[in-house]
Amino acid sequence: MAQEPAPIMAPATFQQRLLHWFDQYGRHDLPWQQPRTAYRVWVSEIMLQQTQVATVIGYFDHFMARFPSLEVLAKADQDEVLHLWTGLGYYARARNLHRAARIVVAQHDGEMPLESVEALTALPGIGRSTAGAIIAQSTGRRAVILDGNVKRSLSRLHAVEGWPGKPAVERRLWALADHYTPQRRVADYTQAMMDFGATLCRRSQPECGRCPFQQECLAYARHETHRFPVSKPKKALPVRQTLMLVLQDARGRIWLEQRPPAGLWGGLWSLPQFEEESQLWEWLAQHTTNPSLGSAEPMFTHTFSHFRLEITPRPAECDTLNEVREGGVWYDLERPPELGLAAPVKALLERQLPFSLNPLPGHA
DNA sequence: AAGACGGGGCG
DNA sequence: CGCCCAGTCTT
Repeated sequence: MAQEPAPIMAPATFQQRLLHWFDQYGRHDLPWQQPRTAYRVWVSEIMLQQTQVATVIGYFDHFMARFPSLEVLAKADQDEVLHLWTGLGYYARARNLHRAARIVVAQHDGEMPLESVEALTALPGIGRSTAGAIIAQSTGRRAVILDGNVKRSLSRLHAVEGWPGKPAVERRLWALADHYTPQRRVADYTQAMMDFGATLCRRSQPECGRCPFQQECLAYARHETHRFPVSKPKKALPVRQTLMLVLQDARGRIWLEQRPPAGLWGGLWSLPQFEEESQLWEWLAQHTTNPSLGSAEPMFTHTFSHFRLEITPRPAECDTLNEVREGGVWYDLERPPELGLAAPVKALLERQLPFSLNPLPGHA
């Protein structure tokens, strides 16, 4: 953990090789590179924050056609700004951009405050890396960036241990980024680092065979390019438990109920669920005729993005329901209706169902 | 189906 | 410092 990877080469060597690579393989005709004004670079950097170049280009062109200058943007309605952002995601970026444009007009006489990283980061939506990119790209003054591409490249070259989201790791990466940043050709260097990470030292299947730093790269030497940057520790997912009633009628059909329209499995069809054994019993007693309950089947899990669901199937039988119930259906496995099923329910019905085709104990 | 991505905000 | 959030795209 407490590891301080020293730079693997002198800045001049790194810059020379990177810029040589950039001259041949870099991207030199991106829309925001011509003309390369602070406003255009700013808008492009905000759009690029969570979005790839290929996606951004179309949005950038439309945005510039409608809001060709900072003043026009500042005067626009937020609704219109958001409209042109539709599909890009992370709409707070658009709101911040719009708000910042108004601040620049009101407080900086309509000129982007390019004098320092601090002045830029004071604007909403502009962090340290974005500020560095704007200054380097639009003024050519030396400024350091550390976006995802740079983090990935530097993590690999130096085999930096620890997830870059950790402040200590991020500090180390900033130090490395600063170490390699040149005094001259900074705009090209900045673009080169982003292009290098995006096209050669990419997340999966990096092209190490064509890398100008293959000789020095510590991750490559260890055959561990896949391990860097170290990925975010996945938090232990909260666990919830549920009982799923697999109720068959006299004809062997399964009772399904439709979930509420919004939320988890919204609108899908699922088995009746219960937290407690007693609730399941109560449901059977209240709604079914001549019920009998089988023993619990082995629990299995279904993992969502934000929690893990432990499902215990409870097979049961009944003659019929003792009332007509809205939002439910007897599901005939022989001729399955075309319903949207929750994934684990589908798995249960397809794979695990044979268990409950056996006669249940206690039911003649 | 899961992970990546930059910045902001909170305790 | 640690943690959460927001949307789309990629793998």
